[in-house]
Amino acid sequence: MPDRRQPGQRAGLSHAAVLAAARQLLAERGLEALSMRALAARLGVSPNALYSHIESKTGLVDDLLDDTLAAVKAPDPDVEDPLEGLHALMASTYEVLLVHAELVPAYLARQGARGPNARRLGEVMLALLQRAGVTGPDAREALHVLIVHTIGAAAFATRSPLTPDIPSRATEEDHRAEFDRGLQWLLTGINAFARHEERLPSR
Amino acid sequence: MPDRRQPGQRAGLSHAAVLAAARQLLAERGLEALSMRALAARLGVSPNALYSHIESKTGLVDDLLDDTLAAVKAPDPDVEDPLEGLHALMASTYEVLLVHAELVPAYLARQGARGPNARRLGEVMLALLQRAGVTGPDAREALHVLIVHTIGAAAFATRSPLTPDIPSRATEEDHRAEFDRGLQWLLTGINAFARHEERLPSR
DNA sequence: ACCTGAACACCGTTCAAGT
DNA sequence: ACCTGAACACCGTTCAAGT
Repeated sequence: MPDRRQPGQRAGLSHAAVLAAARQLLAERGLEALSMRALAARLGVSPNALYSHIESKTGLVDDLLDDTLAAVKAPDPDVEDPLEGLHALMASTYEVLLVHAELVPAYLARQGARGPNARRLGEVMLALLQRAGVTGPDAREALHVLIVHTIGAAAFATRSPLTPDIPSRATEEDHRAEFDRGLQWLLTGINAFARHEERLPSR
Repeated sequence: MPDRRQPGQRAGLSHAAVLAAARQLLAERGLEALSMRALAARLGVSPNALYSHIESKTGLVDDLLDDTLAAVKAPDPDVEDPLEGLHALMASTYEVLLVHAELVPAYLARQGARGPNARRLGEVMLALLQRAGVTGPDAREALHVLIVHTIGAAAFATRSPLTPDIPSRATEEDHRAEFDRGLQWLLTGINAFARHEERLPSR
């Protein structure tokens, strides 16, 4: 996408245009290659021009992170078995993270996304946990633990450019099985404790 | 520690001296401040002099990472209840990570340490898992899931310099409780599945 | 409001040369 | 073997100025 403007003509950037170009650059050359200067070059502007549309590089990455979560399929909190719903939600998150594997190191560094999409998924998770008998402080704990497991498993499954030297014979299926297994362990444990507390309501 | 050499005199660096200075810099000013140039300045040498003693910055951080794990208290694999032993080992790892909180982002980026200390802890974990009835591929899965949970929980508990803008009312005790709870959930789930498979040996 | 040129204050790493 | 000077090829961000 070369720059076809005459000298002096406006570039006509926008927040959305910068984000789209960043995603393209990310997909083609990875997180390492996503620099303000490379992004500006791709858009045909000088590096500092980007600061008319984004606050900082960190802000840009945060927006990219939350945007990615828009693709996660959240189950209807009402109709399904809540534990199966949780499994499906986390599995969809895991899959979306793997599709955008170049972003996983950024998720780690930022400890997850924190935009509107992340908030929406968090609310669905809390609703499902409540229906599974996990309430109060336990729910927040379970939420965090499930998120940590999902992002962590995605990071393990990702040959990140930060760690090109780690040998591994594991296939994508192995990693997926490992993620599912861990998720099952967690949900089993969460459920066992929730049912135990039902019998001891005053404790 | 100012540099007290006459011009032309050798600096007398070593791998160990570079590592020690790096740890000091890290403790005083955090991971962001750990640059080759700042490290060289502290040691009174030019930046490129460091490359006579370390392979790269990544290698230096890896050595730092594994060194830190030397402080983890591994239980004797034979004497204890294996599930309690696993809990104790992961808890000790969590505590050591929090003491060196500046390193946690590096653990995330490198997906854990991979030196001799990490290997030693991994072997103890596998032995304990085996005694808890988790063997074969399940054991590797459980190992990874437990490590992901521990490093992830430590990252959540760490106000990293990478994410200074995230507000949180949670105290250190809250995070510790969350880590312990998640660990209990995991071990409960792992144990439940292991006992289930005992009854179905051919499946 | 949007963009440029120039600069500030940095990075990790390599290479030829000196002792 | 160990270290220096100089350089290469980069970073994110700010500031004054132009349209």
